[in-house]
Amino acid sequence: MAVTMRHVAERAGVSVKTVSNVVTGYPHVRPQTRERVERAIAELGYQVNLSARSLRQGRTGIIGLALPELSLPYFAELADSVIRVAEQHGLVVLIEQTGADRARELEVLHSERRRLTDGLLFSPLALEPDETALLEVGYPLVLLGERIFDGPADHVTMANVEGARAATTHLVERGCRRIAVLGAHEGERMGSAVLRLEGYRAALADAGLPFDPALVGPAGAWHRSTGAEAMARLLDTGADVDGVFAMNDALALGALHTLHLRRVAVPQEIAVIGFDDVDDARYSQPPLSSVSPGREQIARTAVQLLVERIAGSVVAPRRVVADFEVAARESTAR
Amino acid sequence: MAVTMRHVAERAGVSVKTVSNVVTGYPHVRPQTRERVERAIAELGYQVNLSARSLRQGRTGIIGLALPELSLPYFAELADSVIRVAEQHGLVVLIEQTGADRARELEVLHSERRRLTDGLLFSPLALEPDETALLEVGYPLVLLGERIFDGPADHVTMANVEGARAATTHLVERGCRRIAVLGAHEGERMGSAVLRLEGYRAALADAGLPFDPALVGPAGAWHRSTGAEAMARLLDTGADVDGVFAMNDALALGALHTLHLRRVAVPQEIAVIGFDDVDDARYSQPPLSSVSPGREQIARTAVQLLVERIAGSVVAPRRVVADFEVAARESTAR
DNA sequence: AGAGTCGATTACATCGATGTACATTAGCGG
DNA sequence: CCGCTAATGTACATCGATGTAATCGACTCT
Repeated sequence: MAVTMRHVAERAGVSVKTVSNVVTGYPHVRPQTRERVERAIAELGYQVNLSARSLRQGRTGIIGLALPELSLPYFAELADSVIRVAEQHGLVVLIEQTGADRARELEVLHSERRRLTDGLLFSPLALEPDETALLEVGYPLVLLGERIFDGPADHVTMANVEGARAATTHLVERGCRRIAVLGAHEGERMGSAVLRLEGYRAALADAGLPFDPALVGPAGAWHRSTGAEAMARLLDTGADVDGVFAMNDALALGALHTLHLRRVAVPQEIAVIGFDDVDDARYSQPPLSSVSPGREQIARTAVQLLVERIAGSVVAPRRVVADFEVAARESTAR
Repeated sequence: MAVTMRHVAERAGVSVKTVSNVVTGYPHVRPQTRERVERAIAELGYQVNLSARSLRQGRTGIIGLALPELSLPYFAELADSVIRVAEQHGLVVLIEQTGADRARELEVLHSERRRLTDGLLFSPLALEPDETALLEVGYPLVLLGERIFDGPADHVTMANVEGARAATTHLVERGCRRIAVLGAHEGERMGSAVLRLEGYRAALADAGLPFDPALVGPAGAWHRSTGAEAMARLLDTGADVDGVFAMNDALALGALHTLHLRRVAVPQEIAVIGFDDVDDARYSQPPLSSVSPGREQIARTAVQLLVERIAGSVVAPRRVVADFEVAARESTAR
């Protein structure tokens, strides 16, 4: 059925190895031999069998990307970027969804499928920072998104604390004094929620504003619906609020939704800023201010680190924090 | 470095083949032998080398999913569904982005990477329907999304014409008489744009309403920004409009954006309905009515068809049209 | 002209798992 | 107890490409 190197070799009247040499670009092949082989390849429509090559070389050219859910815009956009960057390195991307579930995250880390990928980009949500031992895997691993201290793996993270601080300060600068925060995770000790809360508190401190627990709106999943609900709960408590920092854009967009329903003017009565700067933020009503965490840069860096790990050229774990900026739009224009 | 079957075999005191038999679940293995092997596997942390297995069996357990762009919510959600369904079949998914570019679409169809996947789910945007010859590929292929007549491949499509017709009728039923359509592709002969326009015209005809070319808003890419622009252009022409059928939700959300800016009341002055029923539609302001094309069903069916093709159990190309329904929300409530 | 080089090519082993063919043992009816 | 089938396991070839070592010329150098 399939055309193999042997067929090409016979057709071109050379050995199989010579065909291999031509295919892989080995320099010492006489031009006329090379041409003969190339003609045979074209005529037969030969393509290398990547399984065989993988077996022989111990590499597959595939990297894994494990993330919570593709239907979350931030991760979809991240995946988009990762795929593009990987392609520039001649790699393809196999995506696995963990649903932010601890068991699935562990499964992904140790699955048989890891034997199929040269390395893994992993965006953990459920694993706790003191579980770094679980990250002692026997293959190239680069973590995305959170800050995990002293782990054995490379790590590319967005500036969670600083970004949140900048977002909150942005609200302060626009005159907000009673700033709520949406998306807190109560029991957690690490992860974006904790870090962004930390940044929020730091900004309040910078401005000499008190931290008021009544202004903290918890939300387990960071979806629009939970953002809408958290905002509603907050308004229902009668809390006096003039600014909202939502820990991601989905939450912020959900909050905008609630504010719209309740006829609260944004940004006049309450200013809103999000985090992630997903494409949608630009098109909400009003357009949403947000912290742009450098998604492209994260993807580029992460793939780069992984490629270096795969090549085996590094030993010590590395941390990279991507640059961020505050994208100011109408939702905080006052 | 890596543990192979030989190591396991030595440890368990059996032949390599027996280990293989245990691993693959061959029934005629004495329980005590099986147990010995399993213990050895556990102790050594053995995992099969999938490259070797692929080489031997001619299957990789990977399917490809080629789509325009992951950052478009519809495709992100589709990919999400496909990955989930594929997992139930023991398959993993390799995603490739074509950017709706003709050259890239061809590249994806004939790339070397196809030797790495057992089959391909392909959502073409740029290929024209008379190019079905290009789909004569030597591997299992299932097309998603559009209607291509007489192609040699299986095909799962949403009810473009009927869905668009139902959406437009939905507007008519709510009293709209001057219904604009957004997202037309002028030169095209096939593809969603043409089909949805066809459905739109059919609904007008059903209602005895005239078709007015002035109410057709072209938009190349189906993004929020183009939707916003198309809506703005339409309003600028001074066209008298009381309803908008947008060919997808992104366009519709963009249109809502423009209408909001222009202080046009939705749905009172202009009712708006979209297509795709992405998650966001539920959370826009006002919540967007949309045609829900049965994404889950499409993913499920497509993977099912592909699996059957891979098994080689079918010959004739099959067409499946997924069920749809109109999700009525505030943007058309009047 | 003979030794020594370098370039081009080949034969062969190998990566790790699995299908095939066969050997051995066990179980069972007669 | 013999003979036969079924269960259990083994040896070996094989999937397709590539690394290694060896071969064969042609060419340079002295």
